[in-house]
Amino acid sequence: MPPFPDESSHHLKRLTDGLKRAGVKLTHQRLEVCRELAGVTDHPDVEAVFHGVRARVPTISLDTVYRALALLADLGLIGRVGALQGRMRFDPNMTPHHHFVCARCGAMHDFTSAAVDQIPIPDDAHAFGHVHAMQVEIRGLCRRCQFGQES
Amino acid sequence: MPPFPDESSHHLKRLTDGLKRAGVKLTHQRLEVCRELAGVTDHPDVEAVFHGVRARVPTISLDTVYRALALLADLGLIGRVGALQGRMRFDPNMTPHHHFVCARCGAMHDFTSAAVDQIPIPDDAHAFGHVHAMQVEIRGLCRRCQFGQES
DNA sequence: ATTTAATTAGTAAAGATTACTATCTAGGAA
DNA sequence: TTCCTAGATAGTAATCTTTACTAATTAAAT
Ligand SMILES: [Mn+2]
Ligand SMILES: [Mn+2]
Ligand SMILES: [Zn+2]
Ligand SMILES: [Zn+2]
Repeated sequence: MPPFPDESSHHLKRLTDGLKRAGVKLTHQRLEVCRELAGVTDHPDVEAVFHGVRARVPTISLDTVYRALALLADLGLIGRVGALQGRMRFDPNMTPHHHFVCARCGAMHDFTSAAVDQIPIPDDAHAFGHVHAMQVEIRGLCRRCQFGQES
Repeated sequence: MPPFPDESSHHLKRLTDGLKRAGVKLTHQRLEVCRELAGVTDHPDVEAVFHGVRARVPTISLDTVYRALALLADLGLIGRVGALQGRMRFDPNMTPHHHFVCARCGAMHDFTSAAVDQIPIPDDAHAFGHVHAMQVEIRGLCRRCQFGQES
């Protein structure tokens, strides 16, 4: 056991504790999905999580991954991130942060901004309903796409 | 001819001018898709545009609507808005604004905020690539969903 | 160990988007 | 105006993504 738990096991504990607290069964499959999420720093789609978990649990089904991710998202343990092209993606990072999204390839990068976080929620927004969170999305072209790479 | 062109025809002119400027054919189908977009203030998905246009052009195909919307979005004449559930949606409103999104039903409302628009783009973001625009997304529960309406 | 309700694997179904091709047409040239 | 043709469409098929179904399995409480 390391003197300090590493970042990954911190995240894993947060996820598994959340499942226990929700009173759902902590199955082998759900545990491995959590382990996968705890070990990534990007915004994986279902397919990516499925591939990662299947390396350790070869018999897991795609549907189970869909359900595990939906459960974690519904419990607020991971975030959903709106996809501009194709598949739904998830965000294991629940600390307040914002996104840079490439309009061409869909690459998504995290960044933080105290300046943004200090802005009060506009009054207009409260009129629409109960505000849960405010997030900035910056659209642009990532470095790879900026230079004519066809990949 | 009215003394001042109404809002809708302003939008329509912007869209059709954009298509002409791009050098593509201004077909009857594309014109009607533009007309539909110009007459709407929400964030329709492909199905919604298809239904609206089909009332006037009964033989238009769904694929044509998909292609027309993709073309308009690629030309920067309308916006794409990331869907949290299911279908891709489009935003005919290209003036700078922000969104309130209901996490439950997906309802999306526009709002403007001078305070938000004045924030400089964080330096971290520039490191990821060329920034095109910055937009705020507020997640929450709309009024309908706040009170236990099952619809 | 027994029990049971929740969960899963495997597959089917549904829903959304893209691809294909014969036909048609917008827009330029004659 | 008429003719021509590259580009666009209609109708449909194919692909991709997500959800639904059911018999078998299993976490976890007793
Ligand atoms: Mn993130
Ligand atoms: Mn909008
Ligand atoms: Zn990119
Ligand atoms: Zn709602």
